[in-house]
Amino acid sequence: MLSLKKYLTEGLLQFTILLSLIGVRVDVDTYLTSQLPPLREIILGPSSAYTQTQFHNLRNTLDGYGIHPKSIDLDNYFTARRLLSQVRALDRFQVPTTEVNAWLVHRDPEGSVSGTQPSSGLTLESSSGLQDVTGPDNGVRESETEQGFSEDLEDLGAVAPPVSGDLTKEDIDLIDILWRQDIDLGAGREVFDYSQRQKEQDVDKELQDGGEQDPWAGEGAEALARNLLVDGETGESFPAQVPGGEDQTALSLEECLRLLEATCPFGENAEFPADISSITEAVPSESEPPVLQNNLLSPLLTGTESPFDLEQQWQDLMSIMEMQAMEVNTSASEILYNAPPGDPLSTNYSLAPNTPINQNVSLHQASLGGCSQDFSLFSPEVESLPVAGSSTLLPLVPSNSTSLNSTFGSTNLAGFFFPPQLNGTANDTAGPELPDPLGGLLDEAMLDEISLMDLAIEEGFNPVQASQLEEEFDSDSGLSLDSSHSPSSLSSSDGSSSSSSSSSSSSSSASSSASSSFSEEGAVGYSSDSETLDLEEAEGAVGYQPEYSKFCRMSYQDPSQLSCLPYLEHVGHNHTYNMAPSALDSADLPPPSALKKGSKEKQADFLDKQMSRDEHRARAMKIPFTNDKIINLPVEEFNELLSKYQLSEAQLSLIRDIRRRGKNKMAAQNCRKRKLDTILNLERDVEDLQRDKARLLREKVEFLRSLRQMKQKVQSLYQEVFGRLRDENGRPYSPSQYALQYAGDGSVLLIPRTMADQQARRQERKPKDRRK
DNA sequence: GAACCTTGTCATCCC
DNA sequence: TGGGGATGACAAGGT
Repeated sequence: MLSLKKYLTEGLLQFTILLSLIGVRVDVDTYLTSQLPPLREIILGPSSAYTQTQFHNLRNTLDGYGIHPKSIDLDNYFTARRLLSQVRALDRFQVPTTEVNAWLVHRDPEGSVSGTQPSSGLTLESSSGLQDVTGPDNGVRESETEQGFSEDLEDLGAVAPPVSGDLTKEDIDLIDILWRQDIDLGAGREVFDYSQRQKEQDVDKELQDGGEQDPWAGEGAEALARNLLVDGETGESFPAQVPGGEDQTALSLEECLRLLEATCPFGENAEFPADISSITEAVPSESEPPVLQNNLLSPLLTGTESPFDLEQQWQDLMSIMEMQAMEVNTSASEILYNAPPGDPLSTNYSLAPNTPINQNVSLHQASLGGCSQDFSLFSPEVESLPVAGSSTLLPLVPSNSTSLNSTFGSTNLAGFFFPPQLNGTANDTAGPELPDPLGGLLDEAMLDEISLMDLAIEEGFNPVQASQLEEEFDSDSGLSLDSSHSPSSLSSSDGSSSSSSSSSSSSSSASSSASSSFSEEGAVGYSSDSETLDLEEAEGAVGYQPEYSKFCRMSYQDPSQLSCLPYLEHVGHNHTYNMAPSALDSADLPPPSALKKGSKEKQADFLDKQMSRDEHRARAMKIPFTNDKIINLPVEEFNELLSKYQLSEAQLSLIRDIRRRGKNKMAAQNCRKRKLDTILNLERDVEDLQRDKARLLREKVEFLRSLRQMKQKVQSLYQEVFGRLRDENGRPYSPSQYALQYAGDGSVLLIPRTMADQQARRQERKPKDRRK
């Protein structure tokens, strides 16, 4: 199949060249586009990758003009749709509406980039040059452009001169052989029958005459798309497209030029004739069999470059398209964009008279939607590029462009977007690869974090858990952050709410401790509860009830409540060491529930047994007031109380010790509580921070994903645009020699790679200098 | 019986 | 200067 394809291709090409040489205008595209789609597929393969998108014609196709499903316009249609979808999908990244404008570098007749010849530099800003198809009257302008297109072509010498020559016998034989080959392949002979074609063209011309009156008539547009115009001077026919369809012609011309180029033995850097007519003259001889090369088809390749694996490229492209098709929420984007009927990707192929540029790709209004200024793509530093003074930069659409810069910087987009295998073409001496501006965002550490997060999420952890996992993994604090699950910390946490006020008012603490009575403990005071006091006084107790509170885990409430807290069961410490040894000996601790059913006497006995050492001492020293009073009375009242009684020094000393120890005890409890609260608060803060961290990580992952997707889309767009760029000879630009670069004003420049490298290096130095 | 926890106590600092 | 709060350290007792 490959050889057959090659054979047929070569035959058709030879045929085309011969016909063009003898002055018969042959539009291969006519066959390829409308009449024999299979042929095009045979030659070019069923790929839209080689379909030169009619950017300026997208308006028509996207406006809903009928497209035959088998027409290769459908291919263009899908390509255009895809491009449009890509552009629209960029709104997801909040990129403000921005235009992608392609600037062509003028290539002077010598075939070298005239970067130092301002005079030859072409700025297509002129009205006669590149049309800025931005307004709603694009259609009119395109129509006008189309009207002048054939003239422009001829001004450029792009159309083969009307050489009136007869076919030699060899040519006729060759043509006949080719016909037979095509017939064998299923192509009707009438396809190549020039007279029949003329008849068809006549019919089409009639249709076209009617259509030109109203070129935008719905049905006429489709018919017009296949119409052929007859050159007024030469009588040759060439496809007349609907408004905006001139690129079809231009591409047809390009194709012919490429074929011609392929037949000519000049290399990449060979000097090109100034115009096409001279090219045709430069063809060595009509009788010389043209040498065809196999690498005609790649839009990204020049003749001298090593051929890429086209199949691989196509698969890559398709995979990107599939991914984008999955990712782009078209409905959302349509709502967001509310796209007008005008095609945002209109391309203007209009040519300026006397302009050596014969192709002009303007991704006009290629809205990289939502490119916010803080997230715009390209650095305004590109504005410093000598656009006006340098002829190497040809603005295709310099106006009406918002900034699409900043994040990407004035970067060599070829280095940015093209994979190494694309950049590193043969004989590529362009130097080191330019840095990826997004590379810093996707550095290894970030990706590690992302992978960690992704792994954790995949493993079923939520981000908080993942963060905790990560935290615990490298935690060296030794502080268990999981203490909140322990009963002690729970109780502590409950008590922490009142801890701050506990020392100021014991009664308020007690009143607020209905649900957390346990944690109120004695830290706020020694049994200041009136009930306890009454009980003590009724029973003649001399002191406070620290042991009671201790037994109840310092609760003022009914100790039986403890039984309702199962997680406190194991905290049943019985610190009875404050009791006198005698009391301890007989101390048979009943369960807390025993207090409930116990009589008052039993309770009194029990409380007596629970007395602290100080209480026992106070009782032994016959202190006439309770320890609670000793401890909790204000200094003035305490002093009054002391003054009321005649106390010995030993008694006074004991009373002061009791007061000191009691206060210190409460202080110690409050201190410990505060410690615990501090730890709990710290733990809560850590959890909050972990939550925040997880959220930020999630957002970061999202942003990075978005960035990645955006990068891929911009890369594919770059390849699309770059692959469609042609020099004045219709040859694709070599990625190793040229690169697209976004200027500060949002336009796109095609500049030599050396210059792009220099700028990239300059760009690299800037951050380094800043760091210094 | 060791390890750990809880609580009370002391010493000290500070207000 | 004394009272008292805060806190580290220690000991005792419990688990």
